[in-house]
Amino acid sequence: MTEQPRTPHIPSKPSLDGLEDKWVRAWDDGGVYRFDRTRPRGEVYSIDTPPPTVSGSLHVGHVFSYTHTDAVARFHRMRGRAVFYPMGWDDNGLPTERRVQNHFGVRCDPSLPYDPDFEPPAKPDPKRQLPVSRRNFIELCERLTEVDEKAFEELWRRVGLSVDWGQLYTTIGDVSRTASQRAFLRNLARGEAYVSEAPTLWDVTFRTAVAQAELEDREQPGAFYRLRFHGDERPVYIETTRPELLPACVALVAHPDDERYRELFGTTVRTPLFGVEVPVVAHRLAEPDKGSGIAMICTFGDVTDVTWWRELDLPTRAVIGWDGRLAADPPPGVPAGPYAELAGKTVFSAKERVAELLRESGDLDGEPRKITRPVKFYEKGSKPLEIVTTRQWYIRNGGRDAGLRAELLARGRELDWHPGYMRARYENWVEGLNGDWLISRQRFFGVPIPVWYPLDEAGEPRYDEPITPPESALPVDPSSDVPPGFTADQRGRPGGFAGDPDVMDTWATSSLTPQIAGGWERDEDLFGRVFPYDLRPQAHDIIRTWLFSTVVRAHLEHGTLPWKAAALSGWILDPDRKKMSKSKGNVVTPIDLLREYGSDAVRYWAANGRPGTDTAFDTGQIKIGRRLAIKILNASKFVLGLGEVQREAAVTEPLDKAMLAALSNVVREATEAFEGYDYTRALERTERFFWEFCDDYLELVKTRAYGDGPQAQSARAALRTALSVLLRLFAPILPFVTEEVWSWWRRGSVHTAPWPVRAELPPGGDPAVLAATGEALRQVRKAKSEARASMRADVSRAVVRGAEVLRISRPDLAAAGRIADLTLEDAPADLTVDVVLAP
RNA sequence: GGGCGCGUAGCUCAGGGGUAGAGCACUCGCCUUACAAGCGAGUGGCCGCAGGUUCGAAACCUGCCGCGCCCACCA
Repeated sequence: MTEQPRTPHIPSKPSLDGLEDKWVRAWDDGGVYRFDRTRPRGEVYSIDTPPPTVSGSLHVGHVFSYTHTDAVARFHRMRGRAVFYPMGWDDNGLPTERRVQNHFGVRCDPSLPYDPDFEPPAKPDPKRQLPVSRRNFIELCERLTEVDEKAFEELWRRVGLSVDWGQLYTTIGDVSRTASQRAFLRNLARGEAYVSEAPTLWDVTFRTAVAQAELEDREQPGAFYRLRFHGDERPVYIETTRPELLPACVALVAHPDDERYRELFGTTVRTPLFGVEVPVVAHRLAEPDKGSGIAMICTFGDVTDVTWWRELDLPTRAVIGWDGRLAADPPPGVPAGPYAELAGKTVFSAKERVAELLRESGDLDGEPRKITRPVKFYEKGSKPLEIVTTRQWYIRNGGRDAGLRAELLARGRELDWHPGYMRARYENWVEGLNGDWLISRQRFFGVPIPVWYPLDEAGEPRYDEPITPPESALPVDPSSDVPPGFTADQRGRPGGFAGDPDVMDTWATSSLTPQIAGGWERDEDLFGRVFPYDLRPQAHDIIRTWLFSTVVRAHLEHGTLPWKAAALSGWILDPDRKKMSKSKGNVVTPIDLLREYGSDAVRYWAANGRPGTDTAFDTGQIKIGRRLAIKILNASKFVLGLGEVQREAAVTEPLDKAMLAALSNVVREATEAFEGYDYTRALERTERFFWEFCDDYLELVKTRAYGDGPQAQSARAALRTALSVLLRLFAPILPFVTEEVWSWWRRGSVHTAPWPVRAELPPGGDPAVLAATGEALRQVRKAKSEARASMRADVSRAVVRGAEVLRISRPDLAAAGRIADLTLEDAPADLTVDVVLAP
């Protein structure tokens, strides 16, 4: 039995101050949130917690969504489940890479050997970054993020997250690198991972390929240039926003049904400036009402170009290189003379120069027409993406395979979404995939692709015969480790080997958080108890990345969903309803809020954000939460200060039974709400009852409860029962104040006490008794208020009429209203009260 | 262009075929032995617009308007 009574110790002046420090320490010392790994899977509730990025600071948006998860975790813990609630720190990826570079003045150079004695420069020179090996870089990352992670952990503890800190992981640590590489090697062995040389979306600043999931559109100013191509019969005019790609033009394309161009299909025209012959072709994707209805196909201006190029089997004339500049030499078949003007120029200046040249040659028809249009960017990038042909690793995700796509859509339907409509976003995304998942990145910091390539006699890598390490050797770094069967001095030599230089996309690691945290292939006993998880909580904007990629990995590796349910939280918006984010500079620092209002108050505000719904930041709600927490302290002090309840005390009075019956309904509603992840509704129902409990019931029974005898005992017993239930109903949202009050009169933690059930409450109460008596009291108060009298004013006579009056608890109403002569008259009408105040 | 969500009091939002709700704000009262960081009472609404279903619609259906988000092959 968890709920053991003890002699109450009630502070004379209860306060919220200091509760966080006190209980954070007590919970830690008592291991209240420690996962019990002896419990079988059916008794476990496992949560695949999002690992926050540690390259910055947490803001109120984090507190918001993590509080939601914590409330759910606490509910299930009280329901008797062993809650597996780990925390991870995401220290893998570009944000950390940049921070380590700037902080230590180093850069990652995977070709360098590991230096175990390396110490970063005391005074980093930002202009001359010191090259270090990947392993050294990772060690520096771990050193730098350690400070942040301490701060994060402290904040999370203060927020009251019931995380088991013994289950901590990081996304660049050994465990994560091993899991990422192991999963990749298995994908490779099953043919789900493959290498391919193909046109790829490319960020010229970071000089890496990026995946479809990392794109975003941004409105950019541009201009339509109307260009004249030269035909045998007549000129052909096309409109383009990218005249600098003229040397990359391989064809013109129009819709097959377009009368204006039908006669040109199968003929050729010559490009302006360069005079290159290009065919005029037909394709259904050409849109007659765009521009002049005929477009130039370049290799490559956008993804439609790639489609046309592939489906129409056109030649390749690539001009843009990895650095975003036009190549030094013209593509095959393009005369060097005119091209020399453009070689080495950036896209921007090449555009200017081509426009000038076209103007001079008379092939620019009219002046460029300014427009704005959406352009694809890497979400972390600052320049538009280009399309560059490169060799990359892919994992199949249904983007090129209808069968796999159908399986993944079925997984989406199998998943229990909260709120349900979020599934549409998943389906939207899966149905819109236009290629497999590109996982290789041409960066230096991250989890290395764990393969080597044999070099032929000419020293060229044989990409189709990758050498893989045994799983027992993981994690490996192919840039410093030597593949099986080779020696270190064969690196880079003909007949030797070369390590794959790339690292994996950060999502290739994050998509394995269930496996990483759960001990996959590392602690199979643990994994069997937590996987598949019960819950993935996350924000709705990363359904296409984190959620989807995690589903893909689990489907491929385990043939199952990674979790039963996904709970999507909304964003925090600033008061102007803009998304709150660091880059917008509108971030509110959570630690100040927690200090000023207390953690429970901030959690209360967070819990008022419904699942999936964006919520404006509002200190008003926080203040209400603080008021609620203080009210809980005071009401509890009153209830527990009323004196002893005899062991055999029974709840006998109809008003007391009515209150408990109403509470019983609240227990049902709150429980059902929490089962559906609707912590907001659970809180709202509990809170509404609690205020009525304070305002009406407490006032009505106060006088009786102060007295002696069975009626007083009934009131005290009912009050204590209600308090016990209410504290437990509030505990998931307000863990500090509920634990404080619980400690006044109970042993153990409220957070491991059993969630209230209706069977605890006596049957047979009629909630209408409380409703009618409360309504009558309100009307008495109204009369006093209108008379501008004190609530203590004596009433010499009151007559209550109405349909429900016989349910009214007469002595309680008389005492609470200070009514000397109270008459109840049954009448078929709404309840009214005539009040005569004493002179 | 496709999809999803949202339009209810000044603000933030609940409700979801049967009398229009809460908190905040505002107004007026009250030192009341749990709480003045409190308590009591009150003012305030074409429930986005237009049709339809129904005895009855804020709710259900259709269309439209507005806002937000997600997605899209945006020359």
